[in-house]
Amino acid sequence: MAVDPKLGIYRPAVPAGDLGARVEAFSARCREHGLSVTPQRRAIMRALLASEDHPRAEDVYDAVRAEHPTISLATVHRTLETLCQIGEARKVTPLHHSARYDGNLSPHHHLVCVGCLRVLDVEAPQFDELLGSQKWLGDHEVVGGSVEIYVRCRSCRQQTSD
Amino acid sequence: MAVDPKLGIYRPAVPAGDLGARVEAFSARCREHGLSVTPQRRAIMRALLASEDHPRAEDVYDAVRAEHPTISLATVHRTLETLCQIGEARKVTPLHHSARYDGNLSPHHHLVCVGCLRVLDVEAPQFDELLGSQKWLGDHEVVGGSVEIYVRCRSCRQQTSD
DNA sequence: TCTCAGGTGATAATAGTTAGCAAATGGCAG
DNA sequence: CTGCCATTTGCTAACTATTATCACCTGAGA
Ligand SMILES: [Mn+2]
Ligand SMILES: [Mn+2]
Ligand SMILES: [Zn+2]
Ligand SMILES: [Zn+2]
Repeated sequence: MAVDPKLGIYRPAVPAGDLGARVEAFSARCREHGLSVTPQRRAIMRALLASEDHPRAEDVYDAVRAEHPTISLATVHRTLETLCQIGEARKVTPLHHSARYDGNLSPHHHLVCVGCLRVLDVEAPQFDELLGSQKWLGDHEVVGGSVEIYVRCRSCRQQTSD
Repeated sequence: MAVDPKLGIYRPAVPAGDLGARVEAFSARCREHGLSVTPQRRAIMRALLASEDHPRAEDVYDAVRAEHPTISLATVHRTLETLCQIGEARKVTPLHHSARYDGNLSPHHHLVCVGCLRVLDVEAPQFDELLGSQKWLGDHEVVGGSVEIYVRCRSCRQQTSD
């Protein structure tokens, strides 16, 4: 999406389709997990899915307040954590700052601009192959992995003398 | 070190040698960067190099206080950030918590236990090859990358029913 | 030895997140 | 359709990690 085509071994990670349907499917999975489907949860999930941008809790809060002016930031934090617990979102925290949340559950990795800390999705099948090629490392059970590629985006390159 | 031998495509990342000499070399590089060599900086660098454990600022603080009882936590934070700026340390922040610092500058990656959040070094030359194989991704200039492999360590596996 | 830019300790301020709790409500038994 | 109650929410205070401020101190060069 925001990434150019000539990526060599990498390729942009494309987010999935219809938003309304995705929120609906989410609601169903909430019930499967024994969680109530509340307007707040729908709204937060919708905002997360709609975002291209790995938003922080506060970003989601701002987005959701348009429709739910009385929602609290604490609820957003709580809900995002809940989403991660039930596998509806993942937490990404590049280079240490506030947590970023990702509604894109397709297997993918991230480009992180070391200047502006923007996070972009990227697929890298060769990495996935390596990551998935071993279920154990000594007595450590492998449960996942992620690759962060640090980059300087065009606009950040222009600002620094270097 | 803390990792078993049968790692397949991975191998443990071994930290370097003599501590006193490393602190001495560090002092020299401080001067090259125009930084004063203070007892606090030496002590913090020594503590970081001595640690096998990707310590938090507070951990370094605790270690250093043995010799420098009056050092302040703020100085430790400041100094660790300075070390990162001049390339004497790197900051690692897996799964979002407080920042972890790493005195091991050899190229390596990390195993992160999703249970206890312990961080272990690991080398993965095949990843490095992939990471290094492209200097540009579209109009993003690649400046680095890192792989985090999420694992469950033996002790964390025992504690959860699953 | 003198000087002072840069470094430090103490402390306050800030940002992000989590905890505690009373009020509200989703989902279900009747 | 109720009415119930375990969950969830909003509000708020607390907490943790980090950064800013500032007066004092000190490493390092003159
Ligand atoms: Mn993503
Ligand atoms: Mn390391
Ligand atoms: Zn940028
Ligand atoms: Zn563990």
